[in-house]
Amino acid sequence: MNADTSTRRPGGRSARVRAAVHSAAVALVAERGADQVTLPAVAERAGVNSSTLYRRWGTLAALLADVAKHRGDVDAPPLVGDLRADLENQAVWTLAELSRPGGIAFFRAEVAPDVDERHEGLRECLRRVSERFRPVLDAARERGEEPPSLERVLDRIIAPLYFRVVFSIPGTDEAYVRELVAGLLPGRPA
Amino acid sequence: MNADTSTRRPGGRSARVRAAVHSAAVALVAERGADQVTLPAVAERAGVNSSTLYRRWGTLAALLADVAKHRGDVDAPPLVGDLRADLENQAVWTLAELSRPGGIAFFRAEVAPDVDERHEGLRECLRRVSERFRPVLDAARERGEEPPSLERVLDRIIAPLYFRVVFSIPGTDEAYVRELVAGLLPGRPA
DNA sequence: CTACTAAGGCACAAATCTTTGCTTTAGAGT
DNA sequence: ACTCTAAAGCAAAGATTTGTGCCTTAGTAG
Repeated sequence: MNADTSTRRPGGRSARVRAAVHSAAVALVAERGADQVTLPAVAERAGVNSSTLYRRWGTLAALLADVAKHRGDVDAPPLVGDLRADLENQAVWTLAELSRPGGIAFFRAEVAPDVDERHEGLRECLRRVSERFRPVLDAARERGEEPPSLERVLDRIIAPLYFRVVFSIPGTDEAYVRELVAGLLPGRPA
Repeated sequence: MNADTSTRRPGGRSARVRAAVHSAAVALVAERGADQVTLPAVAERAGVNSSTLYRRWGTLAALLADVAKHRGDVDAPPLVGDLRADLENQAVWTLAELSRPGGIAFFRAEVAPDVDERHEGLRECLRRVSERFRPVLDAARERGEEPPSLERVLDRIIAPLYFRVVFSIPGTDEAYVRELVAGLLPGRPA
């Protein structure tokens, strides 16, 4: 559909509107939950005419997906060259990302788009998570270590975090992330 | 809100309407995804007047929660008295349940209800999953074994299944469930 | 500075979704 | 059978959400 809503006229109004809409969307999702948010509501909060939202994004799902796509990837922790530390860092960052108000909502947003695009959204979302961990594992392999497979990282780290955040299970914090990583790298002591 | 929509007049029409609505909801969620379903749509599919749905359930979220609440718990596999086998059975059943068309949608439905009730819905949903595994672990403990904690089962079995179903990761099948269980019960060979 | 044009605002139409008062249907009790 | 009444149907009003044509604004290029 819209290839990239951010490029066309990066200079001025367009970008401002975009920013206003994005932060309005984030705010509303955070305080009401994604299910209670509508495009007109976002438009009003952003001080923008709702026809703009319909024209630029078309649907709430598309807007949320756009927000999700452009929110991550900042503040992502750098690799330090130690498998355990890198796994912990990325996992902690991921946890923080998920825990942000509306975090899971946006995580899900890319999953939600209408049936035809769904598969695409799923893949994209999973891909983005994967791409955060793949370099860690690759780097370790370069150093001659034998890191766990990406699948294993998904099962043992990401999945539990995702699950626990979705269900608001208490005690899901940085220390817990370390436990998860430790469980995955049993041999090597901290 | 509505204590139990099933009791009042279990005899006849009420129950038929209920059944028709439930199966219409299941069908629609399965074929369009929960986000594309509305109460009027369910009403039409069920051959029921939409005002009935508004009066009995009020919102789509409430309806889906009701459906979710009354769908599971049948066909649940019995305990056979072997930790590994019981874990596998329950996990396989859970996987099947999640994989059903719209399975995750209903899983999520109990999570979705409006903000105030949300915490309640979360707890309920998690509780129901937990209650399926707790007896397995308790039974094992009775026999003098030392089963993993429920938390551990959630992290190592349920979470990966949930995650993999949500993201349609291929190869998430019965054999995979066995691997997960095996990873959790390392000492004891099959 | 001026012309060009993408993008936003406005207003109105159409489609949906929600709600509500009143009527009708059909279980349940006697 | 007859009555009582919970629950369903009907219909119309209200509220929201979507979709569109036309005009205005303000980056951008020359």
